[in-house]
Amino acid sequence: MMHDEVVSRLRQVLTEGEIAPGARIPERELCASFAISRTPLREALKVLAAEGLVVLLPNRGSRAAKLTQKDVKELFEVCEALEATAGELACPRISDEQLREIAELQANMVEHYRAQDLSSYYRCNRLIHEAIVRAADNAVLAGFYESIAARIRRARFITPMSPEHWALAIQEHEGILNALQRRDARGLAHILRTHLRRKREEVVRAGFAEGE
Amino acid sequence: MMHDEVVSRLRQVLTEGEIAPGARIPERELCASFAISRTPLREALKVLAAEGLVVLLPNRGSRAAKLTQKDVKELFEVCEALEATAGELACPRISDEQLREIAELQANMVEHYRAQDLSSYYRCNRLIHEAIVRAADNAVLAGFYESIAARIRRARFITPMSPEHWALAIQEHEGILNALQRRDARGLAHILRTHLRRKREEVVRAGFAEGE
DNA sequence: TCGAGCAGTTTTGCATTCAAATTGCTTCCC
DNA sequence: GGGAAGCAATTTGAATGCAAAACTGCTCGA
Repeated sequence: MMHDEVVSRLRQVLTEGEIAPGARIPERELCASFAISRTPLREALKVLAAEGLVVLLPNRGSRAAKLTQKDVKELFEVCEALEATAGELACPRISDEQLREIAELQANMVEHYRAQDLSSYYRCNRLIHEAIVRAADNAVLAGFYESIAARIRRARFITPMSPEHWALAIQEHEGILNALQRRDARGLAHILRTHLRRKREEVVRAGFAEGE
Repeated sequence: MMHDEVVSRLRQVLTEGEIAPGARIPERELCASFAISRTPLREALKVLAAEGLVVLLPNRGSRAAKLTQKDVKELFEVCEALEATAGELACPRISDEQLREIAELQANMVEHYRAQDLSSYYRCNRLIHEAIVRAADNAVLAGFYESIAARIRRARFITPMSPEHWALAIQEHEGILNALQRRDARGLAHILRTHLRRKREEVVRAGFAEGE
């Protein structure tokens, strides 16, 4: 298995998998499950520690990072800036093909909303935001976005969504698609900021901070 | 030597030291010079590869990353967004002490400008920008900024500066300090963007892209 | 009964080792 | 003489080994 593959599998385990924030990361088990030795696993742990997903306690192993309230605030602040920038850059750069793809995702997402299928809704939502970032055609931006998104994913997707907020989010997403289609960079940036700020308030209000 | 220390020493070697972009990274030598074995060095290399400072060629070792024109463009785009955000966040958060510190750095910088001491000027310049980012009091933002700054440092500081540009930069810096003192978030963000965009144009015009 | 102290075990971090891949040199053939 | 083939030496990537630190569970004393 290649180095990058270890990193992304480990990232997946941490963000979507079984290891809860704050929990000890079982080196030996993961080595067995990935069928690698400790050396490459530990290399991946250092990379994810630099990303903020893992905390390394000297001589006491590594743990899945917990988000404090301050972390949530900081991550959302930066995420807001990155998404707004992505939107601004995407407007002049997005291809018709990419626009169509997003429109389709949007339609699917609305379907899932109608069916009240939260997890499919979230999947579409995530794909739309990622597609916008991809349309910005900036690898550095995309890398930072991915790193931030990985860290807030749990908070973002575990926070329960009120019916009102959900309806509003759908509405905002229509605005997002609309602005993209009109290539209205400023408008899009503004909606994306609002959209994310609302989500952030919801997450903060839910008191979602895993500790410390 | 601690893990983080290895990473930062290696980063320093790559950004300020002797290893030129595109050059092979001499694992053995660095091990000797840091007095560590290959394992911790390689861990640091993976971390810096994730940051973009190092490229890993499978089975063919690692090299100091070269900046392409596209890299420069992407890095400046994101840096602009981050600095503008830092400025906006710093305005309501900056302490009088921090303001005083920046004002002093600014005065020093002007001195160095008068003396046409480029390297001291650059040092002050860097410290001012770092101080603004610090005043934003956002560790995630600061981390990203550091990572980007490390990658463009060479391009930024090697590009020759015309007298006109230098004078303009000084002027802009006065605007920056002024906006900070007036806590004018929007104004500061705007100046920072302009300031950076000008620098970017200079760097791009100088054709500074190291290859590929 | 509870806590301090200690021995055994586990875990961590790093050095070393080992196999596979790459590089460069030599040789051989045309 | 030029170029390809083959072999040795180096380098890489990962597994293993080892010393030091931390944890566990036990004993002993109050």
